[in-house]
Formats: sequence, structure tokens, C-alpha cells
Amino acid sequence: MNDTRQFHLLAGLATGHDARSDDAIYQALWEAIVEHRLSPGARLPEDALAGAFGVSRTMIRRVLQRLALEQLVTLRTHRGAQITSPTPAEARDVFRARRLLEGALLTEVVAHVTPEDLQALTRIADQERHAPRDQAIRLSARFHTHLMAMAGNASLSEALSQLISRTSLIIAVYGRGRAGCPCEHPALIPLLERRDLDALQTWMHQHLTGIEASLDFTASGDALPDFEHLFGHHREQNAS
Amino acid sequence: MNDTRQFHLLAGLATGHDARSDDAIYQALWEAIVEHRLSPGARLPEDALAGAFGVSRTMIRRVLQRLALEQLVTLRTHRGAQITSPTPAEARDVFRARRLLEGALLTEVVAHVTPEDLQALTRIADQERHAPRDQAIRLSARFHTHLMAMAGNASLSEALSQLISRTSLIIAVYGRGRAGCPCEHPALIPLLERRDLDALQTWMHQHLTGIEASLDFTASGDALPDFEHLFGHHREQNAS
DNA sequence: TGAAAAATGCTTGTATACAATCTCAGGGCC
DNA sequence: GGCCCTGAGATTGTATACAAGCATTTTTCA
Repeated sequence: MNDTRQFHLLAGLATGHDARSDDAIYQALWEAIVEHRLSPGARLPEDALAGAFGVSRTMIRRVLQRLALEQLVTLRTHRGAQITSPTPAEARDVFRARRLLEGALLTEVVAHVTPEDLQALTRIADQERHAPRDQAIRLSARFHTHLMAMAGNASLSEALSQLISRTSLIIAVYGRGRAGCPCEHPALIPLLERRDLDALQTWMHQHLTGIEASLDFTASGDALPDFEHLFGHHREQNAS
Repeated sequence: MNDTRQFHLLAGLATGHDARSDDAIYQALWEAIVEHRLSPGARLPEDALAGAFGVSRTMIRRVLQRLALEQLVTLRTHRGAQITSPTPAEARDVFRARRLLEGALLTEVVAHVTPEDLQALTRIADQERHAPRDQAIRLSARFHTHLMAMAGNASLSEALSQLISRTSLIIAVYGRGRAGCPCEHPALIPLLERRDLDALQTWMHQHLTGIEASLDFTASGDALPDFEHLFGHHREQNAS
């Protein structure tokens, strides 16, 4: 019994509902993941997706491979794809990386920001406030992505985009209650407007640290339970 | 006429010569690209590669897609794959990104470096000095990759690895004569040994800037010739 | 002779068939 | 009663067939 139905909400997002192109399928899946409509751990059977999108498994496999290289889905041989459940360690890495990268890039952002950019950011922040929760998460990602794209460095922007997407997964697993950017974004815009680099860097650091601090890593990450942490108290002594 | 022969040198690198796995093929192609045995602009016909590696096009396509996402090959629809020729703008971005990332990560590297790491780095630097030119390029990449892996942040290491690989492409296109890291790497090790962060950051900045300065961007990047620059002297006046 | 148009061959894009492997349920054995 | 083994079903891995598009050559006409 192909549960194609489960994925029909994905297919219906754009054109009609079938024969979508490579990129469109990627986009639809990406949005569904970032918006938490597909939760970490969810299985992604190729047949079901192929049916939902009206294409063959060939294309689905290509899209899944791409998502896997971006660490949004995990591919295990002969066991199929599922939405990645980041480990606490990975979560920590992502936040450290983002603090470092976004902090450093703000220097370039300040140097290149234009009035159009400010308008675009304001619009995104507004939409974010009035959007339902799931879309707000995606718009929050968009806010950061757009902000960092101003630095004018495609290589870094792309790497950062991946980190931002992964943050959404991390929030899905470890966020409790009203996690995610709790609408702090509008506060950044005036700082950017008067090009106050120090204030921007401080703000960004606190923003990211605040999100990370709001997470709850004691809840087992949905993946394999951390027996070491649950039962063992000899963490410091094994040096190998 | 399938010029499978052209690619047999790739296939012969590891096991026998056929029925190689996904990762092995990726590895072989990656090394060939980074070692400049496949030059930017070189075409990569799926049939020829499939024949050389003894697999079907299915696998080749997967590997090519992965290399494309890492920006090492360029995939154009219905026109196949070829080794990417980075543009001067991309080259600039990559070096800026590397300066930023590697400089910042040195802080973490200093905090985590172990004697084993120092040994490994020394060994790589030694091999690099005594290796023939093409392998030296790959070992140079390995040096930087290993160094940055010490920071203990997988997310950033991976992004950086891609930037390092792309640097090899940039050198292939714009490097003249004895470009690449001209064996400066051994000088870094004592600085690392005494954890002199300031000296390390200065060294790294100059190292990367030196490589970038040794490039010659006037030579047309092998891709589409820059007619604007060749024939037009009205560069400053067209503002659009 | 030169240039535009048509045809052929080669390469890639997509779907599908078949083989290999995993999962899970049912039954037998300890 | 619990555990292991076995087999059916389902899912993924790989290869191949066929369709579609591009490139080059050949042909034709001025």
C-alpha cells in the first residue's frame, strides 16, 4: 500500500501536482523540512515521493542525495532516507559555526548594505511576525540568509544557508514551546541602518546564543538514546 | 568511439580496475581534479567514465552530481559535465572566505591541538616537499584540511574542505609557474607548537594572500574569453 | 565560394526492470 | 514464556532501454 497520500501536501504546493522538475521537488521538500511539516526521523520512501510528485524514483533519488549532502536528510544504504535528527554535538557545532560566520560577515554586510536591502529585510521581518508558526520558521531562515547574502560572498553565503537550514532541524528536535527566533529580528534593522558594527555583532551573538540556550538537550534526540549520558557517570575518565 | 582509455588512469588508482563503489569513484575523480590531472574545462562524458570505472552511468551521474554541488564540476543540461573553471570573482570570494574562516578557526585549533596532530602535520609537510608537483598540490590541501579539522567543528571543516579543493582549481586556471603553496607549510608547525595565536593568524593571512597575489587573472579564465576586457576601454562608463 | 538549412550521430534525461538487502511476522525450539 | 530462525513482503541498488536535445557535418542554394 503506497502511502502516496501522506506526501500529497508537498506536491500540491506549486504548479498542478505532477511532473515537477528537479529543482521544484527539491524546493518543496526543503520547505516542508524547514517548516517542520516533515519532522526529524520521518521516513521518506522513494516510491511514495515519486507517486506524490508524479515522477519516477530516479528524480527523487537525485533530490534526496542533494538533501543528504546538505545534511537535511540522512541516507543509509538499503534503509532509505529519513529527515536528519541532529545530535546535540552537531547542534553545538552549528551554533558555534553560525556565531563565528555571521559575526564575521557582519563587517562585510555593513560595508555593502543598500536601502533596497533594508526594505527587503523589513518586509521579511514583518511577514515573519504575522505568519503562522511554521511559515515563520522559514521566514526567519530567509531573514538570516538574505542578511548574509549582502556580504557579497557567494561561497560563504551558501555554506551559511546550509547551517541556517540545519538550525531549523535542531529547533524541531530540541526546541520546546515557542523556540526559534522569537521575533527579535526587527530590532536588528535600525542597527543596520546606522551601520553600528559593534552593536550588530553583539546583537547577533546574543541572538544566536539565546536561541541555543532555549533548547532542551536532555530530551533524547529522537535518534539512538544516549546510554552513556543516561546511565554512565564515568565520562571524564576514559581518555581514549 | 568511446575514449574510455583517456580515463583509465583514474580507474587504475585503487583496487583492480572495475566495479568500484560510489565513494571510490568520487575519491578517484576528486584526486584527479585536485592534482590537476583533469584540468578546468575538461569534458567528462558519462559513457567514458562509466567504461573506465566498470560501472553504469547511474553511478557516474551520482558522483558527478556530488562534485557539481561542491562546485568542482559544472553540470549543464544536455551538455554534460566538465571541470569547473572558476571566474576571477569566484576566486576572490574563495580567498576572502578562506582568510576569514581559517583565521578565525585558528583560535579553536590552538585550543585543541595535540602532539599527535603536530606529528601528523609534520609528516604531511614532509611528504609535500618530496612529492612530485601534482601530488604536492593534493598534500597541500590535506595539510590545510587536517589543520582545520583540529578545531573540532565538523560543519566548518566540511565547508572549508570545499573551499580548499576549489582553490586547487583556481590555481590550475590562474596559477603561473610554481604557484600553489610554495612549501611554506613547515614554518607553521613551530608557531603551532608554542600556541602563538597572533603569529599563526598573521602567518595564515600572509600565506593565503601570498598565494592569491601570485595568480595571474589577466589570462582569460579558459572559459568564455573576456571580450570586454580585451577590446573595450569603456569599463567605467557603463553603470548598468 | 560562402552561408544557411537539414540530417545524422552522439550525449544526456528519464523511466523502468530486475537483483540485492532489509524488515517484520509467524512458527518452532529450548 | 522467551528467543532464534525462516520466509514473505517491501524497499532500495544498479543497470539498461528508450526518448529528447545538442553538435557537427553534409547538402543545397545563392
